[in-house]
Amino acid sequence: MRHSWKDVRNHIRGQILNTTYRPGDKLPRDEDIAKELDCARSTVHRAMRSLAEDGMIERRRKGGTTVNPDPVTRTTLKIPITKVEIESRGHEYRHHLIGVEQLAATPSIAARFGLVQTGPVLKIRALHLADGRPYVFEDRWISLDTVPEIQDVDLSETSANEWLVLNRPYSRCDVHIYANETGEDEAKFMDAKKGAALLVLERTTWIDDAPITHVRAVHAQGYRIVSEG
Amino acid sequence: MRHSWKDVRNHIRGQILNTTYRPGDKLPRDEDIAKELDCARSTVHRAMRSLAEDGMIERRRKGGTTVNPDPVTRTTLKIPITKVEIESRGHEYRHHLIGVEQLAATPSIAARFGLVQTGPVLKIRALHLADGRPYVFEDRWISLDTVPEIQDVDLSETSANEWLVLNRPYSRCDVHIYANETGEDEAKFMDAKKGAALLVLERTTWIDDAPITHVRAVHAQGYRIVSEG
DNA sequence: AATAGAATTATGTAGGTACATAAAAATGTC
DNA sequence: GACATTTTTATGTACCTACATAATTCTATT
Repeated sequence: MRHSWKDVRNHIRGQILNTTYRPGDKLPRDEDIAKELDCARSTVHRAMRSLAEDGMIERRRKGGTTVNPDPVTRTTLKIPITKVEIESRGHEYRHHLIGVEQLAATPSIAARFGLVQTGPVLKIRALHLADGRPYVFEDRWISLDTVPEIQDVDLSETSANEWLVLNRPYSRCDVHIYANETGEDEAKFMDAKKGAALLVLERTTWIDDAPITHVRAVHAQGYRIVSEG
Repeated sequence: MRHSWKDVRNHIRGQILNTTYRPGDKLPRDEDIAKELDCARSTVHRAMRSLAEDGMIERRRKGGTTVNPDPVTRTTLKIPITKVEIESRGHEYRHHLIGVEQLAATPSIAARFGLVQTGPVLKIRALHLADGRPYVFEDRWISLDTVPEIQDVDLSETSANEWLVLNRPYSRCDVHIYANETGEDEAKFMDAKKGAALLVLERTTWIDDAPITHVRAVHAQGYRIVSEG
């Protein structure tokens, strides 16, 4: 291959990293870079788009390309199905259904779903175990308006987590991450002493504007989210 | 425009979301999709690449395109400069340098940096305040081999966080997120009672293989990472 | 000077051709 | 049948042209 867009990307990135171009600086037009590097404009464009996706540069029609003046650390979190996560770490997975009940949505759940009012929800509490030890405790609300089929699923056999991800892909997802002290419930189910610091991961998913599920997943002590990028 | 790649992407995504194609299923070849939708193969290619980047499909040369059989929640975390984060929330930013000392790298820092041995490091402790209240307490180690200029910076004026991000872009970054109970130091600087659950964000950055910095940022009680995608 | 409208221009997209590459599938050899 | 080798093929890339789009910049008008 004569000129790879990856070479072009690395060239430009190198110039940004070695401060030839600094935050806020304007880069030459694609066409001029193409001429300088003796390649097609489309090749430069491909490289630039990659850098823009990484948040390293900003592009605007007519405005040209500038090095992002306000750099952010951008990293992609990958949150797998809990079962897959546990098994990929070489542990044996088990899942324990604590309770299921159908109830009317509370205002706080409706708020999470971004709606003033929602129909009935299925509230599920479950524990995911790795080699028999508590790994994640989840409190889940599923919108029965959006996912009525969940009522026919044997949730003691298949976890709601797994069934939903495989059968109800979402189009939008919100993630909140925070630290919480162990409460009564978690202490009971998680084998953690009351007051220990636990990582909580809350996710809400929608398909278009219809809410699918909201889940509050409390992770066992010592759990870390790791992301490389 | 006759056929937008976004239309193609939405068409295919729609078919995945409405389970016309389910996890593990194989999609038609780009060329056939192009023929069916009456557009160029390059347009389908553009759409497919977007879906692949979202983790919705997997593509392999000759193997074709399949709906990701093992869906993960993919979300992009944006971690801004602390000053920018605080100001964008409408608070007044202040920064307090607690201490600076130069020392030889400990084995644990060398390990974080991915090296057997490192040269001297600058160890910095600082507090970021929002409207005068503790927001982030950071413990930072900077490799003096990689960033000798940091010694000439007045760190009581400009935070190391800000100076580094603006002057030392990185090419690789590791992020760890976990919950921790408030220790002695944090309790003192953060106005948190000992034992409270705090969110900790650890980052290590490199330029090529040379370590730049490792930082352990303890966030104030109640802090949440929020990510939409 | 302020504003509205027109010309300009850098990036974005669509279409097409040709070839590269990787991996599956087919074929040949023992 | 087992293994190495060749062929086939779906995706990936490079280059090109033409046009779309969104901003900026220029110009005319008041």
